[in-house]
Amino acid sequence: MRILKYAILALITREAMTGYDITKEFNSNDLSNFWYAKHSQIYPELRKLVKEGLLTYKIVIQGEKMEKKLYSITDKGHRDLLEWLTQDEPLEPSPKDVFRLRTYFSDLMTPEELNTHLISQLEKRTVRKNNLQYIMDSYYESIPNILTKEFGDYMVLKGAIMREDSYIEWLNHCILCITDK
Amino acid sequence: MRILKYAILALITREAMTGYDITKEFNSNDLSNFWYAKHSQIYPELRKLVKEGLLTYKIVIQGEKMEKKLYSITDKGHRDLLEWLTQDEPLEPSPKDVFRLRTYFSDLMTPEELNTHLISQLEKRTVRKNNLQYIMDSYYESIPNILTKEFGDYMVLKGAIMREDSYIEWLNHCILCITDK
DNA sequence: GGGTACATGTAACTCGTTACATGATTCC
DNA sequence: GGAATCATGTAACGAGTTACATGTACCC
Repeated sequence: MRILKYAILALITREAMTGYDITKEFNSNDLSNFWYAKHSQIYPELRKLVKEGLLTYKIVIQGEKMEKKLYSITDKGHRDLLEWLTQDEPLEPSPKDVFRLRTYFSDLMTPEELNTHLISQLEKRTVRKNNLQYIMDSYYESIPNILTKEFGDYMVLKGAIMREDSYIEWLNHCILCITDK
Repeated sequence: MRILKYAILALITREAMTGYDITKEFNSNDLSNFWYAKHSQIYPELRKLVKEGLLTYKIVIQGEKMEKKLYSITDKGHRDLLEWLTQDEPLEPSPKDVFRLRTYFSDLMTPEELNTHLISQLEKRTVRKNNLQYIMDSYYESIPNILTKEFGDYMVLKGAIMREDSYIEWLNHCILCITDK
């Protein structure tokens, strides 16, 4: 399906970037909520995209002599990206989730172990949610205008917060179930 | 991390199973909400687990002469599983989500395309949610007792419904944002 | 001079999917 | 007899991680 390909093409559409810049984007607070890749995956993909005629690059000298490759998208790359972006695909399978897998097999735990398991996850999810909420509060005083980059940023951040909220709500429900009995 | 290994060990702990049975479990309505694997991944893993001494199997004849391998867990396998189950691991990275990725780059779409994109996803998510809710309503009149297999089933089903609910709520929020402007 | 960030790559490996391949059983 | 399901496997490939490997630039 080559998702990484399209993630890279879309990032480079916004502005010319190096492989290093793309790697940083994948570790940023918005993108990492739904996609990421290591540099060891990105560099080979960039090479492949150039070979396929979807990207070009020029060498830029940083400082004295350090070479970096600044990638830009080609017309062909842009067309390919737009086609992919507006495709209507079937629903993805539900995401894998190790925590839910452990929870599913909770009949193999003691009640104390199950409780600890749920409480520990609740704490971690709360920290993650608070971090996301902090970003939301600092960057967005109101909802950005549609069709701006910021509106996309806003939507996925909002989605990430709601996802964590729902996870926390679920954990609380489970904890309540086991303490009520 | 060998998650598949532990998923298989846990399933076989409940009762002796063939590779075919395990494959069916991974396509069932509860397990597939957070883990799954194809038979082409399961059979080699079973062979590996026998080699590692965590599983054993006996050949059972079905009908006239068809051989099937019925796997059971060993003591070593059981110990290994229990240790893994109660481990407290750091939070997993947020799951990858192609729909969110497309949404993030919505500034490259027209407003109509973005709207279609959101509405289409909303419809699909609603169908999925209704299916899950139907299962919930048919199987669980009340919350099962803790430490039963059914309680694990209930918790993850409840979690899956809440996850879809939250996704739907997010989509509605986004749709509202773009129609208000 | 030293530490951190910038910058780019490769190799080995694990995980997961798609496709190929085969045969028995059960039910109509 | 035919179709759906039961049952088990392998091969090739693609996706992703960890570790190895190297060198520059910038700031203190």
